[in-house]
Amino acid sequence: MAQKRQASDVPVDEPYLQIGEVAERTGVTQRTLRFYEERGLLKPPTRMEGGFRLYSEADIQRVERIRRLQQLLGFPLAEIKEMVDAEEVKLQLRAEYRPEAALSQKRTQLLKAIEVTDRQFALIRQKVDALADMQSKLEERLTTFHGWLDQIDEQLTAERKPKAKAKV
Amino acid sequence: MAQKRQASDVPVDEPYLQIGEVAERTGVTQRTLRFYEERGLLKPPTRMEGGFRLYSEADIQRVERIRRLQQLLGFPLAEIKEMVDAEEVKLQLRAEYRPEAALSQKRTQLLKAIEVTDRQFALIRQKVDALADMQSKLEERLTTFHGWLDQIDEQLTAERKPKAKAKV
DNA sequence: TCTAACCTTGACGTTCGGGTCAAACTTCGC
DNA sequence: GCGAAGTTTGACCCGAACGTCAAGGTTAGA
Repeated sequence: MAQKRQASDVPVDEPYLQIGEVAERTGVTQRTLRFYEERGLLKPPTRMEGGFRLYSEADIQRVERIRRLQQLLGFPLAEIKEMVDAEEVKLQLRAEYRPEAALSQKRTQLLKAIEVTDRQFALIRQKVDALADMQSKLEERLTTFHGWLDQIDEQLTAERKPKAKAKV
Repeated sequence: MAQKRQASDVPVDEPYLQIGEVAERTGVTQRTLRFYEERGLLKPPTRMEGGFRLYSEADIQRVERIRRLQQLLGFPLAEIKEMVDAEEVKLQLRAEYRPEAALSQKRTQLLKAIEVTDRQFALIRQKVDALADMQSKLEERLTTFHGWLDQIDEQLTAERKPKAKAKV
């Protein structure tokens, strides 16, 4: 049976989205998309004959990853780029996983991917730890505050109706 | 007995540090310290007769808080300012806690501090959650990778000594 | 009292992460 | 094959968060 392409058969990265669409769906501006391309965060997309950029769903996902990393980590784009590139290495590896090529070479690549991921992981764990620390401190503070509040409220009600013991 | 000031008696905020010292100890530049002052993140410090800025240990701590928030949250300085100011409200409240002033006024202040802290808390929790999510995903990926690695290693050793069963 | 080390303000420069035109070109629907 | 809507590149602009002189004033120690 010949190749009869179905919707579910279309590879995720079949490009068909124009830049406006992508901008709308990802919530970033067209300028930002071109800017990311300029900075190497997005690879140059395929083009129509006229030069219009054509993006794929994979590109959309990439943009979303970039934004999340940006917001969560607050790192400069250069570092974000490294991180997303590292992810790409994974996908790349996964894609090349089947073809019967040099095993030891794959091993090397895999090791590299692991190393990179390890670093990312450590980095994020650091942040999580530090943030969790702040969080617990804030929590503590909040309970303190509520304690004070209760205290004040007690005094206030006591002030309002001083029929019983005047002084505590 | 008259006030006989001892080292441990010196309030933490007795100013005696020049800007260079502070810069060195906090790891930020003098420019940055002046900049923070300009932006209201640091209150104008006391000065020597000649005009030299004199900082206190409390100021150093404040700078450190600012930097931590900056690195952890990646927010603009304006927001960081709000957050540190909110903390200051707490200290302020704590300081004014004893004098017998209008209780209901204190209550109001306290409520505000609680509100602010609540917002901070929610914000940080969001971040922690999102980051924890990323973290677990990365962890997952790592185990996958290690699985693949094992697989490859198996195949490699099998390749190296094909005396037993050639095909699995 | 002199000088090296330190500090002051002011002003201009820089990098990052885009925003905002402008002028020309493409695509698509009718 | 025309016009509206979408896209292209290029260029300039912007706020944030500082860096980097420059020209002078201050302090402390010998």
